[in-house]
Amino acid sequence: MPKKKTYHHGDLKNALIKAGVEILAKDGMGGLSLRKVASRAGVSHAAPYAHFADKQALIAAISTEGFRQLYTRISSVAEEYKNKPSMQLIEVAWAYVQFALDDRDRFKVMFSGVLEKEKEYPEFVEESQRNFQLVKMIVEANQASGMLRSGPSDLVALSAWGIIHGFIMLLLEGQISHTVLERASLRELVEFQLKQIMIGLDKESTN
Amino acid sequence: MPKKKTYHHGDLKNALIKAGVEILAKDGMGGLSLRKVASRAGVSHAAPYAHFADKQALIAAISTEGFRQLYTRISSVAEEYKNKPSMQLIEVAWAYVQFALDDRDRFKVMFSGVLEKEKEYPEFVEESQRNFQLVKMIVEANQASGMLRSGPSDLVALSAWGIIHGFIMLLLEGQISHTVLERASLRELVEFQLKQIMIGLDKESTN
DNA sequence: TCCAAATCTTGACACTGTAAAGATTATAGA
DNA sequence: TCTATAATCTTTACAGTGTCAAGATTTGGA
Repeated sequence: MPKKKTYHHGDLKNALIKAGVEILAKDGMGGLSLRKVASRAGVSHAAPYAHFADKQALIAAISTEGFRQLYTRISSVAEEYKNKPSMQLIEVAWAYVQFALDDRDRFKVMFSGVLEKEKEYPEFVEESQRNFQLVKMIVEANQASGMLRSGPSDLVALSAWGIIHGFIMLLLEGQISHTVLERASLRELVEFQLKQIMIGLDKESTN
Repeated sequence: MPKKKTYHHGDLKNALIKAGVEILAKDGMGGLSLRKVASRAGVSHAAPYAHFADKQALIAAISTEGFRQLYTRISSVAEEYKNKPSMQLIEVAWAYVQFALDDRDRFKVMFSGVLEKEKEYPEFVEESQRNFQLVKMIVEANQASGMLRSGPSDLVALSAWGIIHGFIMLLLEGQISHTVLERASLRELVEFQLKQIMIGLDKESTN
């Protein structure tokens, strides 16, 4: 159904978020301007102010939307491997890495502090905490199945998330040298990272 | 010696970098404009173009300078604890965390991809790789002293750096919940993270 | 000494975020 | 159903931004 060209857009708020995500994917953070977003949504340059207080608010909405999608992907993978404890953590981590690679710039926006005063956006806070709760639950499941050491699950969740998140950040910023990347596939690198904190590391090799 | 007010500044390039760092610390990335930097350095708004091709080039210089300082701090701490293998890794990590906390916004600029085409700035590339080489050497020393598992030192270095870097990122973005932060000090959290990948983890507690 | 290169200033331009005022449409209450 | 009020969108305006070009000033080497 082709959209009718009415004065009122109908769902401008979501259209703006969508346009923002698209511009982010094409031109990166430097190319994201409110005016371009408005224009891409087929609306005048000041129209966004009916839905977002300022540019930061749009960015907050884009991030929040990203966290929702991340939650969906992670939780579905976790569910899929619920009965295969030896694979669950790695598959979840792999999904996380792929989410970052699929849409690098949005991932950066979500985690790299482009959003200055995140506490002012309750939906953002709620959605990102929901993700951490999910990680915590997955960690507890893996502790129960003996894949992860015992210990306060929120702290261990920090380790698991942190080790993968740090890896992604270094990867996205090109801080991982080519000599490393040429020797092992991304998937292998992710597995290597995770196995560092998992129980039963049997792999031994020389440096 | 108070600066003379000559037509030629004398050391404008470094003055601009310094001004940039200061503005970053005070107003964050959103407040960093070339014109403000120029003005703070006491020079007209287009003067920076005699030393930097564009804004990105200034940001690259600020980042590069940051990496130099990071190298200085990390290497001196590593040297200091050279003969105390059980503490070296933790102290180095702690220095890294403090470097990030001392100047959050510059740290973000260094690692959060504000710099779009980093490969175009060879000094930046060189300086950041020099840091990774340092981490790699520290990891090798710790493997030799039995604090870290054996394995390809660059991959283990990735783990060590990644787990701390990820932790810092989550911390800087407020993604670490208050319940976690209230229960343990930052230093304890850093130690907990590192001990996850160190040999001889004896700590066991309930979740 | 003198000229070319380096450095800095001035002026200009297109683009940005954002505010204010007005136009258009939706909606709730009579 | 009619209408007033709110929601939505456009137009206009302004200060701040990055960047370029032309000109002024200074430096250093031939």
